[in-house]
Parts: sequence; C-alpha cells; structure tokens
Amino acid sequence: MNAVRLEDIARELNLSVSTVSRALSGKGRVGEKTRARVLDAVRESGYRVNDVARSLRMRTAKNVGIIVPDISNSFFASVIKGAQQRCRQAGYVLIVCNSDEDSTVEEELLHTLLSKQVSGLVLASVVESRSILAQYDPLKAPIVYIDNMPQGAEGYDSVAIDNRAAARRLTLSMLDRGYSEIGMITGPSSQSTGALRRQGFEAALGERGVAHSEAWIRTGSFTMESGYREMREILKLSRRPRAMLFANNYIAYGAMNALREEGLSVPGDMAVTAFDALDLTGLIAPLITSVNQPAQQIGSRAVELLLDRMRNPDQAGTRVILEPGFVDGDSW
Amino acid sequence: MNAVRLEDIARELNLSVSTVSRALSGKGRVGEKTRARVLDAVRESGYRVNDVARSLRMRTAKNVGIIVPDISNSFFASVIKGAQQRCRQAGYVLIVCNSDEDSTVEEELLHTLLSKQVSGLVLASVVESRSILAQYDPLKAPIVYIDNMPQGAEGYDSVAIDNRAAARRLTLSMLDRGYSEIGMITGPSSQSTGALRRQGFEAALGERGVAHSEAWIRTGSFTMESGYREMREILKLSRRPRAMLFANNYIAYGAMNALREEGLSVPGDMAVTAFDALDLTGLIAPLITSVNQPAQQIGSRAVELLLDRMRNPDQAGTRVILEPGFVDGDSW
DNA sequence: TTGAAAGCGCTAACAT
DNA sequence: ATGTTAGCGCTTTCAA
Repeated sequence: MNAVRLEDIARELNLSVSTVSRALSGKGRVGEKTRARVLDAVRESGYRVNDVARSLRMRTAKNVGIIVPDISNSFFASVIKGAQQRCRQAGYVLIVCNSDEDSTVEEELLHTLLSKQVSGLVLASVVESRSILAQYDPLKAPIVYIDNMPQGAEGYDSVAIDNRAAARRLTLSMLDRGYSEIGMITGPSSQSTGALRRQGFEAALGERGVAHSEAWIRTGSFTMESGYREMREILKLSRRPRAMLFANNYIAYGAMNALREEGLSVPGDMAVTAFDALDLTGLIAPLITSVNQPAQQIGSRAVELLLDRMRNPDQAGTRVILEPGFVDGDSW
Repeated sequence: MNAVRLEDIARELNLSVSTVSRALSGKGRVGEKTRARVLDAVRESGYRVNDVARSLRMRTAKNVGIIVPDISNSFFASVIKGAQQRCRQAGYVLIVCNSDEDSTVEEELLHTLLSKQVSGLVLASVVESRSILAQYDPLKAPIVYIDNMPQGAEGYDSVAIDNRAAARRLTLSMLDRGYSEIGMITGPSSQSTGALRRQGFEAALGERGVAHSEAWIRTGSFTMESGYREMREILKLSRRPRAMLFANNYIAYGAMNALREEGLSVPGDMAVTAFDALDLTGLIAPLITSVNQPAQQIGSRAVELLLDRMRNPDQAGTRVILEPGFVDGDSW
C-alpha cells in the first residue's frame, strides 16, 4: 500500500531498520546527526508508518468503535462528532457503525469491531439485556455505554444524563406552571431512556399527589410515526390532558403534527414539553420547551472514559452523569 | 487483545495453524471431519480472527475512510449512514473523520487514514485545489470526491448531483411561476457547490433574458449566520427581489429567520426556494420548496465506486451524477 | 550509539 | 489432506 517502508529508508542511509525506527519514535538513544538524516529521508521519501504493522507488533490498534442505532439522528450525529474530536486529539481513529435499531446487527458489528482489535467501544446499545453482550467480556476492549443502559449493565462504565431526575424536574415545572392534567408519550420500556423518563414523570405526579390517568401515558417507540399515532390515540379520549411531555424529539415532532392536524394550538389548547427537541433551524414555532442531552459532550466524555479505562482496566463501573441543557420555549 | 489465536485452537486439535486457517477461510482443501472439528473448537473457544494480523499479511485492511466538514450536518450524517451501510455489506468498516472545514485538519486526517492503510477514501473536501492533495497520489488507496470538487479534481472519481443543472432548472421554474426579480445567496465561490449553483442560476436568468442585479446575488458561507447576514443586506436595498434561491439548508434557515424578523411573509412578500432544505420535523411552515441531494445514496455510491476502483485501479475518472429529489413546497 | 534477531497472528506457497 | 516455512512491516530486547 504505502510503498516506502522503514527498510527502504534504512538501506538508503546505510542504517538498520531498528535505528530508523528509534529515530522516528524518539524512544531509545539515537545520534543527533543520525536522527536528522532519518528525518530528512522520511520527509523526502514521503514515508508514512504502516499502522497495521505497528498495531500488530504493539498489540493495540489505537482505534475505537462506536455503534449507534441511527447515525442520521441528529443526537447521535452530535455524539459521534464529539467522540471523533476526542479520538483525534488522542491520536485515535473512530470506526462508526449503525445498528439500525437491530440487536442482531449490533452483535454482528460488535464482532467485526472486536476482530479489528478496537482499543475500546462506545455503545448506544439497543439490546435489552447486557447478558447478550456478556460473551464479549473476557476480551480486553473496554466498553462505555451511552444513552440506553441495557439491563444488567449497571456495573459498567457509562455516560448519560440522569433521565429520571430530568423528567421529574420537567414535570414539576409543568405542574408549577399550573398544568395538572399532563400526559406523556415515551419510548419502549425495554430501553432505559424510555423507562426512566416515564418513572421521573410519574414520580413527580406522585409527589404532588396528582392523580394521573393511565390512558394519558403511552409507550411507543422513539419515532415520529409513533409520536403521531400515540398522540392521536390520546386525542380520541373523551377527557384529554391539557399538557404533554414527549420523551424525545421524534416523538415530539410526530405528536406536534398530530396536534396541528387536529387544529389544536400550542400551548393554547395543549402545552408541550420534550426531551432533545432542539430546533436547529430556528423556524419551528412555537419553540418547544425542551430538556436536552449534551450530545457532543456525551461523545467526548465517553471516549475519555475509554482512554481512562485502557490505562486502568480494573476500575470499571464509573457512571458519568452529565447535566442536560434546558430551552425555555413558547410551547407551554 | 483476543487471547485465543489460531495457534491455540490448532494445538488443541493437534492440527497445524495452516489447516485451521484453511478450514476457516474455506479456501484450500480440508477434510470434512477436520473442518467440523475446527468449527466446533472455534465456536467453543470464542475465537475471533485478528484482523490486524490478517490485514498485514493480506496487505489490505478492508476499511474505508471518510472525511466530511461537519458530521452533525444532517446532509453529511446521511452520507455517512449510506456509506457505512454499503461498507458493512462488503465486509468493510468505515472510519469517520471531521475536518471542521479546516483544510489543515483535513490533510492531517488524510495522513492518519493513509497510515491506517485504508483501502479507499471518500472525501467531502474543503481544500480549494486538488494539488494540495496530489502528494498522496502515488499511494494506492483510491479516492472518491463527493459534494465539493476541488479545482483540478476533474479527472478523479466522484459522486454528486449536477449542481449547475439543478440550480438552472429550479430558477427556470421560479421564472415560470412568474417571479422575475430573483436573488440568490450562495456559498463560497471556492467550493464547486457554491460556484456551480450560482452558475446555474445565472444561466437560467441569462437564457430568459432577465436582467439581474448583482446586488441581489450574494456569496457567503454555507452557514445560518451567513444566510441571515446576507439576507439582511439584501433587504436593505431600496429595490428588493421578489424571490430568493438559497444554496443550502443552513443559508435558507438563516435567511428565513431574517425574513421573519422583518415581518415579511413567505411566499406573500418573498418567495423562497433552496437546496437541501429538507424538513425532518414536519413543523416548518411554510414548507420550503427545495431541490435535495440524495445524501444517503451519495454515500453508498461513493463506497461502491471505491470498491470498483480497488478491483480496477486504472479506470479512475468516473463521475457519477445522481438525480436530486424535489419537494414542491408552499414557499413559492 | 547502532545492529541483529525475534516475534506480533495471520495467510499462502510449497512440500509431504 | 495436512504440515512446514516464509514473510507482511514494525518494535523491542539483547549484543556489540
């Protein structure tokens, strides 16, 4: 691939490969003159180390893998951006994979990445239980979970916000603003994000002694279609909520479309809040009140944690909790 | 990393490494029984090939690199998604890099990726001229350009839409709808996307003999800030255009915000069309009439082209032109 | 300070 | 059908 090897420039300078290698790595004693000559020759020949060979020898490839359910989801795109940035700073490279929300694909990708000898893995996993992943444990590549925490992954490294607390606070704020009839559309209970946000919501209502109709709480998937569908279901009820909490951006968008179709005004007829409903365009009206995960930071911290763990393999189990952002919009 | 090696399972079965290797690869004759035994042992031991070693030996790493200006831009996120999908199908892995619109960073990343012995590269380059990249030519990793075509990259493989034709058609459509006073905000003339879209715009006006004021055509960058700023400049003019073409989504969003601030209605006071102004939320009103690059397809075709070129290194220079999509919105 | 040699884990002649 | 051997390009003891 890269035609010129260490051996080539060694021969050119009448040196041994090892000397050239040392001159480049900076480790080990090498004469000043020799080093200069080597550096020159390297520059001229356009030599570039073959990282595959180095990785084999060093038994570490300096790359990290990341698997997300959907790269084109702006949240994950930002996570990836943050992760890549941090990787680059550390001289690592980021291998990005899309599981398409399919745990079979996810496992296959995991397999591939481990074959590639990744130094570490960032997983926005869609598997329900970590036990499926357990077979990969003996391998020394550390794993950091983000976003969804599979059941049984509690003792593992992770980076996330406190979803339960965030949902609780948001709900309390809604109550404080005078909304007492609040509904929620959340994601699958098999995903911790879906489950915890619901828990926080219910906790807040419970604390304030607000009776909540089960019919106002719906569990779908984290998609626009689901948000739309579940919102319509709620709107069919004879007694409707006066406010809604949506567990992510897609659900919010779908639901808002349903509200619009019904001719309901926000917040006049229905107040709305959501998770991660960032408006990148500035054109969405009303601006949705939203608790937002610091996506890019999640990515960069995840990689940092990985780097940490590679130096300190024994200290797994760090749970990094990041503070979410808050946009006080016009939708409530 | 992966503790169990070919040698381990060879010893376990009293076979040679090569036999085990053959049993796994399927190439070369191996006894039926032996193969079965090997497969069993592999399954039980959790053996996973060390791809680094294989890559070194095979002199090909089965990975492709992609460098984009901004991963979190939804267009590039989709490109990456498409590229990754195609990679996975082919048993490749995608290394994703963010240049941050910085050509120095881009070069550095290029360097890193080539060290990693990538089989090929997809470049949404921000360098103005390909000559900067020319030093990497002798290396056998093929390159496919997408989005922006650097000066001098004409003879290279690429995947894109016909930006000039698309802008021309869109402009003609605007003229057909009766708008004759049309302005445009485009991206840097150093980027082919910015330049070609402007060319197409001007060509259409020229063909129809519509005089166009230079003041109505502004060149900024592909950002919301730029769109906002340039739109405000245009609105300051004593004689304003009646319609606008925005060269990408960000420019469009920024400009629309400027229009809104001025209290101008779209399309009542100002008709609007754009490139790539997809509305992923369904909440943007009015829906922007938009010519859209098939982002995911661009990614997958780019990887396909790369795969092609790896088999046929001599046939470089294929320009794949994809058809853009069209959303007939309410903004004109 | 420099060189010789071993070996990372794998594949592919070549030999048996 | 299976084993032996060499070698991919690099780093790293160990000698000189």
